[in-house]
Amino acid sequence: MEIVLTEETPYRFRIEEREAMRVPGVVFASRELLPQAAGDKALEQVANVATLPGVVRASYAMPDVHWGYGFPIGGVAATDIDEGGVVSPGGVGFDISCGVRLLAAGLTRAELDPGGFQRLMDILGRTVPRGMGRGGLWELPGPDAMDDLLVGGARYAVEHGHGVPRDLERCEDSGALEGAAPGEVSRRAVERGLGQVGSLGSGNHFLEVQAVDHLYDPDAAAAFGLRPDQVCVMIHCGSRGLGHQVCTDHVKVMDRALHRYGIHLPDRQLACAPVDSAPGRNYLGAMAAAANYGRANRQLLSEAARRAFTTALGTGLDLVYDISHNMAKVETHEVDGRPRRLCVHRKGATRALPPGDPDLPEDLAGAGQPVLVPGTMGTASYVMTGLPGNDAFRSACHGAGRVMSRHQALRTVRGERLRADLESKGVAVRPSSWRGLAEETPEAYKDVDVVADVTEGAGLARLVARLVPLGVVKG
DNA sequence: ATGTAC
Repeated sequence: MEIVLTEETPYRFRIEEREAMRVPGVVFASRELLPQAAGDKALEQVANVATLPGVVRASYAMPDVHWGYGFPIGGVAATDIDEGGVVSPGGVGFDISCGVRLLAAGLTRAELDPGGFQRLMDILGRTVPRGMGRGGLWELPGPDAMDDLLVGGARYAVEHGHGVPRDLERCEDSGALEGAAPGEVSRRAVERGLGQVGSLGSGNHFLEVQAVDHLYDPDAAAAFGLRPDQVCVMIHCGSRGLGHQVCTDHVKVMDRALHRYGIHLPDRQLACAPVDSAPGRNYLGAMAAAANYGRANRQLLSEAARRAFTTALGTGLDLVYDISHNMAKVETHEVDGRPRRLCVHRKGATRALPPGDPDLPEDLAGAGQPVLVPGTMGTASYVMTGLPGNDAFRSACHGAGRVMSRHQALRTVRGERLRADLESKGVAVRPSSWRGLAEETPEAYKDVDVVADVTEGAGLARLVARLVPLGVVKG
């Protein structure tokens, strides 16, 4: 399908509804950020998503949108559950509950002496499990413990001594998404997950030591627990082999069941089933379980960071917030004048609740939900907050967004050279592999400063703080 | 993203 974009505002483009599309496509971006690489199918994917049964309002793309499996990464789409709306694993992604967690340390950058920082990076480099396969911080004894973790998420980790109760107040859904169905997670997925709780993985996943560089909104920042020049830790990781296996298993089931529900798709990667059907319910139960695995994973990694901070610097870390940016959630939104029960897919997009939303903890009610926007290696990251009037079902961007393939990135720079460049700019690097490092070169990504500005310009979220990297432990 | 392929 040829894609024709209409500029509605400098930050909002429209793909008119045609052929099999049931709703229009809406792309929040500046001209500069629109996917332009030859062969980039991201906008075609936005249009494809608009053909899904039960889809309402529009198929949305965030400013960091880029090509993904079936749905674009940076895509948001909601379906009406009571009108045959579907759920699609491709609308969540292979890395279910991939997300970001930000912790704030009890010291400022000025109080961080070089020797202490070196000790910190060395301990993190030694103790944070990362890379393909390999072990995790918490080897579970067996499938029964895993079932409990899949239901309890970060809460299960805290109950077993990995964290403090206050952490859960700053986790989306208090650390555990409801409706997890461990029975819908295959034996194979469980086996893959048993030894990986508390591990970064690879690709764009990382644990970064950062410092607050600028506050756009000191009041909101204070509510989040952020102050000028403060040292922070940002963790970006997901549900490892377990989430990947859950996606693989359920895509296969849905692909085979498409004809049973009379679903016709422009792309088989959009495999889906009605939310109100056995395959739909089973997937959502397995997805919630994998989401909880991802949250427990970030909880364990937070504890490793805390131990490193205590040992190296004698200070602790308070959780600012933990968000998932690969999830589907049942939410009620008003569409065409009436509240409707929707299945909101966010793939490479975060929820962005505005101030006063009932789902927010009391101490965040005035400031809104922290929206965590990691940049890429060596670049800034942003903390934003939700705004009222966000028609993309209260969603915002999730990061910089890739513009160059991994293969292409490898041709531009070698890992050894990239590390030397970053170290010379004052960013300590503890890589997992030279190749993995090179694939993550900042050149391969959109400019996160622009993505954050456009996200605000488009009215999706508002800037609160800018963070800059001091040291990165790379997955 | 992913024991980078059933």
